[in-house]
Amino acid sequence: MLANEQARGGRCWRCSSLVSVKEMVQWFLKITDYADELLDGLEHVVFPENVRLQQQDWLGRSEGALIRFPVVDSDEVIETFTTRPDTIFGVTFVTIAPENPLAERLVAGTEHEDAWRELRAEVLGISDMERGMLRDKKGVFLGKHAINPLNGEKVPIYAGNFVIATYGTGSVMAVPGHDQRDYDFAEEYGIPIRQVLLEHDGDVPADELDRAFEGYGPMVNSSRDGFDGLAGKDAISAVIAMLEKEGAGHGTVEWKLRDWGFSRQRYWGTPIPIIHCDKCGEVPVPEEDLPVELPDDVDFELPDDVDFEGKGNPLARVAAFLNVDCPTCGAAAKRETDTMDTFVDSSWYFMRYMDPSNSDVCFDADAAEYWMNVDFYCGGIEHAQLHLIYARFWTKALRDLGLHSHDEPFQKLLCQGMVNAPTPFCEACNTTLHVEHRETGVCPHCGGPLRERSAKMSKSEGNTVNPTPIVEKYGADTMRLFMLFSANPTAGMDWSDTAIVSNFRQLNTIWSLPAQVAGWGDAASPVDNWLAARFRQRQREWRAAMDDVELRVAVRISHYEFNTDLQWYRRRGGSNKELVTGMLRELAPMLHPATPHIAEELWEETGGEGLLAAHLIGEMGAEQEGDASELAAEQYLRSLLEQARKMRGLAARHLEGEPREVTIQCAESWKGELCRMGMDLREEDFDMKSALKVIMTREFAHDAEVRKQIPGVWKRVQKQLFKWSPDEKGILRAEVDEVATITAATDFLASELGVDSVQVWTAGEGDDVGDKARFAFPLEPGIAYQ
RNA sequence: GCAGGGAUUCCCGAGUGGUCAAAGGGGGCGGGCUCAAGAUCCGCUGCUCAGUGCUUCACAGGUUCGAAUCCUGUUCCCUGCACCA
Repeated sequence: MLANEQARGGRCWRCSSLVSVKEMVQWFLKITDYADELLDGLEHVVFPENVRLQQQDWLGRSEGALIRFPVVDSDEVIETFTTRPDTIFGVTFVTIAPENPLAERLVAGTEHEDAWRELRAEVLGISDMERGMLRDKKGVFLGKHAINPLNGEKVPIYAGNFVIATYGTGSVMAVPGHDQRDYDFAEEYGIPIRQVLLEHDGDVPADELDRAFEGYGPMVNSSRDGFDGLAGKDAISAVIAMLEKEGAGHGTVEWKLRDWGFSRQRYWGTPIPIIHCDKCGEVPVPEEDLPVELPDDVDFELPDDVDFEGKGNPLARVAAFLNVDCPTCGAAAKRETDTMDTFVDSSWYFMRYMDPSNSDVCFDADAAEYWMNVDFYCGGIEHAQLHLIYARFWTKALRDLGLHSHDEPFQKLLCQGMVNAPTPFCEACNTTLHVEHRETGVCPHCGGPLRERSAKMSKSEGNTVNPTPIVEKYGADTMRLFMLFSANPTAGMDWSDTAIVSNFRQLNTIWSLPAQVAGWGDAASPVDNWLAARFRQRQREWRAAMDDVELRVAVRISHYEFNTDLQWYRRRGGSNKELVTGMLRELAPMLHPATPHIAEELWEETGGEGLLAAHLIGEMGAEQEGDASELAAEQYLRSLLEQARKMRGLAARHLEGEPREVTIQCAESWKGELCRMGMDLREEDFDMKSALKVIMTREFAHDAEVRKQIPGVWKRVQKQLFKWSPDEKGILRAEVDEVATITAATDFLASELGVDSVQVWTAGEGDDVGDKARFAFPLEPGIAYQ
């Protein structure tokens, strides 16, 4: 026994066995009573859009009308549900599900009885799911006619294999002019097709239609006054009003959601607390006897004479469990042996967590009041239509029983992506199979060939990766880091562990940091301030990423970026043992969520007190005075180095031998001023075209030589306005002294660029080496090699 | 069929209008260290070039001063629902 949600492609979502249709007496939960609330509640929770859509889809609310078609020469009435009452004048036949009991009553005694029986047998032999896959529309005339209640017209009644008995009323009014499915059917059986809606205002109704028009348009050809010309909602409500006035129907709402059939014929489930008494019927187990516990002396071996098929519940063979006295009359009675779907248990476990050791009640109302609802819930997208609907329903039901006062169980939902791995797949059955079928390479259901396909890792398919060997080889921290670094939480991934070694190396590097630093000196150096500012920046970034559950980004910052920064610090001559040791101690809490073991070690090694896991992470990395300019200057140097290196490669081709000297000419101050003017003007949305006039009035423009260059430079500035990064704009705003910055780092630059000396001045203040002064632009000095 | 999500430089993958020739990782190539290997560090990895250039983000159009990013159409892939009246 499965709920509708638990069948996929005509097979059990767990074990892939074929679903077949059987009549059974079952217990249902009336989840449909909560349909409205389940839909409306989606507005009040923070769910990913696709989950919201999937739930909406599953609930499947449709507004429409119930319309009654009396059967000619009979007391029978066919009730139909439609979302398109505006097409009622186009009804040319009525279709009902073959297994609808009404069909049998109608066809009885007519010549069409045999044909109907055949169709019904065909439909019953397959599940709803497979029925959905049928493309052929088949129907049988039932030998009777129905009367269109609004115009009195007689239309034939058919049984159709595409009508679902359990949706709506199991009967459909067919409008071939405006429903493609009805159109196909009408074509097949030679039924008239009538146009009763125009596609566009003013169209002339066609004599023949080559397809159904399913949109909303003005009514036409109505057989009663007052309807032609009405369109969409107006048309629908006018028809409904008329139906209600004449007692032929009414406006109503249908749902796709069905009641939750939660009986399972299995041992493993919560017993349904009902006792069957011959005299009193179904009697609930008295509250003081709850919960009904499963017997633990169950014989799971089937007796030889029991056929396995259909006799799956071993509970039915435990006499001590089965035989009880009726709580009402005391007569001998039988206990219900069906158990609840295990989704019942997952529907409220989080509430039990709030009061786990309570032995009197499932949970204390005060505890639930205090803790509920769950602030942040993380689960797979596959639960969108199962667990997440059941749990929402259960929460509302418990609320109505007075156990707590919350409407929704989960406030914010994050769906992590699924990790996929190759799995055997049968194309013919459209089913993924357990990896054990790889050996035979043959589908156990149809015997067809299997191919491989990427599918979500799951126990049922066995395509899982056992972490133990990886943990043994690289450690649990590596495993954790690898998984976090592989993909962001909401993205899925195909499993591949080729990159795991690089994560292992990275952890080794982090591991070795304290020992490395221990060999450094105590001397402070000019880059110390930069590293400190950089670290604070990283802390802020990390914190923001964690708050947004951007775990991959967070891990990159904590486990990778810091090391990258440290390497730059070393290249720039930094070697302050005390500074960096303190920083490592601050890094440890950032490492902890992903790689707790190594974080604890680092914490202890760098003088942290107690267990790091016991510390709360507070605010971190508050920006300090001067951080921005510190970062700006260093970034300038970094990009300068990149430019200079690029230039060096080009220069080497033109020089005989390796370059020995580099001359850097920084932009004149007026160019910087021009840049700042450009930024100002842009922020003010000033018209750039007339800006040149304003510029020419500035003091620096009085110099004739400068004046000549201004138009060209201004053009460049305008282009750069869009290209500068916020950091670069910051450097320009801060009026970072390029010459001073470079001068302070000439030794560093010389060694990085492999030259003997670095000379630097503002263009115009020294020789124009290599005619490069003309290239000098703020942030991009002229560079010449000799 | 309907709904949702995709297609990025050798590979994985980030990237929602200028910060982009495009993060990060992998791989490859070169260099430092080393007797050597591993580890590690540095550089290169679209084309052109003593520099402000060119051509790229599935394909074809469009909007914009400016598009990987927005719009339209096309192709292909994935996921969910599947004759819901």
